[in-house]
Amino acid sequence: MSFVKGAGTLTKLLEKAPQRRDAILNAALKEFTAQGYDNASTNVIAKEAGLSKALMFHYVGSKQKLFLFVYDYFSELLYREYFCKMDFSIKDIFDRFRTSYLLQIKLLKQYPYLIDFDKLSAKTKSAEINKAIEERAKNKPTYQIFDMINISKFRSGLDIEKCKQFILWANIGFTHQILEGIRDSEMQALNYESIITTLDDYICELKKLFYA
Amino acid sequence: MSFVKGAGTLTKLLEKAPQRRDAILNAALKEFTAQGYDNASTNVIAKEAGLSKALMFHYVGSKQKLFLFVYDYFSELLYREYFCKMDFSIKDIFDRFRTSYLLQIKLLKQYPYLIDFDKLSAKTKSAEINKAIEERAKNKPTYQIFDMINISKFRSGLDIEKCKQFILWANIGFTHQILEGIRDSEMQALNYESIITTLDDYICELKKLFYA
Amino acid sequence: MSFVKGAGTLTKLLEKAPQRRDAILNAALKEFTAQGYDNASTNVIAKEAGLSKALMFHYVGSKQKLFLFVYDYFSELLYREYFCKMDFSIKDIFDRFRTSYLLQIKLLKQYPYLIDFDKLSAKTKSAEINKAIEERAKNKPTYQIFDMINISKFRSGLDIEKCKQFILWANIGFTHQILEGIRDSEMQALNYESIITTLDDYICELKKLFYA
Amino acid sequence: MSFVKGAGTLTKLLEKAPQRRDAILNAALKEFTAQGYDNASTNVIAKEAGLSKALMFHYVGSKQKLFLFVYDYFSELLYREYFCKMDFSIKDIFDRFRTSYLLQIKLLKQYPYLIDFDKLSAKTKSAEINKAIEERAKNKPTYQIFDMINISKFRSGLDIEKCKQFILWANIGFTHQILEGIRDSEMQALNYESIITTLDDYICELKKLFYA
DNA sequence: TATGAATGAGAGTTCATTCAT
DNA sequence: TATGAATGAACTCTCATTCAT
Repeated sequence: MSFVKGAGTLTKLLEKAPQRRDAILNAALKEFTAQGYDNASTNVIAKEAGLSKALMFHYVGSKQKLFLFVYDYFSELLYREYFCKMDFSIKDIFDRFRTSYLLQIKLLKQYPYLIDFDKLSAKTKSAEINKAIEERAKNKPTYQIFDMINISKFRSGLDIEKCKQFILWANIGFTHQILEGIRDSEMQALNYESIITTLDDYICELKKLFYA
Repeated sequence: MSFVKGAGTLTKLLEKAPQRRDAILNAALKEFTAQGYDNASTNVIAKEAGLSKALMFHYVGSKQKLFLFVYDYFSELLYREYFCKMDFSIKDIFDRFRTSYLLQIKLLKQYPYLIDFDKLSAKTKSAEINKAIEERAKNKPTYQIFDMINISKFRSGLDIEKCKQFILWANIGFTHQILEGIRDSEMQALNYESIITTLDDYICELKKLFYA
Repeated sequence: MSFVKGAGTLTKLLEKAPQRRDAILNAALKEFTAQGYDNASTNVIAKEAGLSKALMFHYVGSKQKLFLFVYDYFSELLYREYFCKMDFSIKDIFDRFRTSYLLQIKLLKQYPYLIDFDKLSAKTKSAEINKAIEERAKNKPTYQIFDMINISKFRSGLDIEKCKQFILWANIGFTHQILEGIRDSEMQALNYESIITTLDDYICELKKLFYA
Repeated sequence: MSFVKGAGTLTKLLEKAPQRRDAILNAALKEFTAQGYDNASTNVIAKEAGLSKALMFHYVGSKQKLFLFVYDYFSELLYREYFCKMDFSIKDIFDRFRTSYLLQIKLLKQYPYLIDFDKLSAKTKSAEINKAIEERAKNKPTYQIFDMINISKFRSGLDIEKCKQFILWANIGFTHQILEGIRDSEMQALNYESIITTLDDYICELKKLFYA
């Protein structure tokens, strides 16, 4: 039972041509995240995916359906490959974040534009899209990265909730720092080892800050 | 001597009608931040500013020039009203951030859409715009918020540079939290006092974290 | 010897699958009468007929050929089942019209969309279609409903030719009145008996008008 | 107080260029009556009217608005120039029909495609158009051609209501006969006098039929 | 026989921009 | 200064039709 609804209808058309499906999905994800729904060009997507505009419309029906298809497909992918694979038996919040990063980096190797998945949720000019995205947002599983963590390690006197905020913000900041590095190297061979080394340095420092 | 270049040519046309200039600037800032350069409609801007499209083009020359004009105008405004007014005699980093927030909030009262100024730096379909924005980014004064701060208050054993990162990321996170609140309340009467109260709470907690 | 030309070539492909042929014919008649040639969608026809578009094109060659095929097929059907079955031994013009109506109603039970057959003759954007339809119109057998009727019953002093016109126009008017009734009841169970009753009332009145 | 609603908004845009407005109206009426709403091409209308598609859309907003504009404009014209000018002091039904014909012919000289005005009421694929047309149909004044006519002239024993039907159907038939003549002569100089002569012949015959 | 894949042309529509006044 | 008129190019999307299998 997935938390994603309605993604199945279009996949059938393409399930016998996964190569093509991936080409469309990647091209669409790239264009939609980069330009936003309104400004995204179906022309560009079709060209990048390597098929005619008409054939793409035969597959995906409409720009709107394509958008929601992309949204749902990667939403489900994130659910399967990220949310489900997270190991919540790890109770140390910083170790848990480390695991999270490893999973993310693995995904980004395959779907580089997935990094901007959340940009798909930006408001658009289409009321229907906005409504559909809002609907999906309701049914999304809440991000449980802080669930059941071991807070006994934290220094006494700290406001745990605010600490969680700071840790989350540090996490977001670090992610963006990585992305900048990726963009500077223009998607060329990412040095994953160096990223992990830097990550571990940051984690070490965070532990000094928050733990007794 | 301004760090902003090329903003002067268009202003001449409009310097005798500051009211109209502001109408155009505000309308353009609103549209450009909301829709992005590519998707922004000059029709909408002209209508919102209350003049004919043709006259607007007479003033601003082209969509591209208007965009860069808007970018430069508010860039300079931020320089004058924010960067220049920062009090760097305050050596406590958290107090300095507090001052920064107060200045920002004051600006947002007058130019609500200024809140999204950084969205003007998003990549566009126009290579020229992208290049011009990159150019300006190079010449921007570096954010000196950490210059000459008093690090003696920090707990011993901490890596100061990493701490600065964490503090900056917390700052960014807090800003985004404010913006979300603003968007939820749909620009209705912002409760500045409650924002400042929350800010002070966060600052208090940060001091506990970083200071001895 | 049929008065219909060119209908034979396509039938060969389909004569071994009359079921499928009828499905195509009915679907096409429905779509062409409802939407007109230009606006009719081969997609819709193929879907309604239950075969793939490509296979339908294999059978019918082109939209144009399909249209003329449909036109000729039902033209011939009308010839066989209507024109040929008219009883011209009936010399009373009004009784003859009555017979005509009974035949028509019988046909409409089987081919409901045949009611709009004449809509196929509407001008289209295709010059070729227009020409072909005009050609067929020329070769159509003239409507002999007035041939050899008994005019001795008519009141003296009447211009018989003009009377024929009036009777024909009344006939046409009555037909349209029936069709409106059909459309209002949305093709639901037609009350044929009440139609015939009304018809007989009109015929009675017409006899009073024209006969001595 | 007109029975036509909402026709005023677009006229304002064009009231200072009546020549152009008429060009658009005539081109649109021609295309819409000839091809129907769905199949009508805005390209063709703009070309026929002698302006660019973009400018036409600037004027008329959308195909839908243009259609309803055309509908309302000519609906009102018919009201003003036909319904209002009918002389209902004429109590003889056939003389009244004669007057009706004279008015119609006068209109057709100026707006030749007005002859097919009722084709605008045909069902379209657009639910909105269908609804709008139905709405307008409700508010249309009923055709009062039989109101207060002198029935004392009719032969005794006739069913007056059925007679009215026959007279109306004869009228409709005669109109279509005229139209066929017009189409055969391809809009070239219509011989109005001969039409009126024929009309008078028919009227004379009808009087013989219905009157004592 | 049967079909999904594939496409160029054209649909309605909006765009930034220029011109005449 | 100020504007309505005007347009070509681009947009999303549908169409009838062909091709490979």
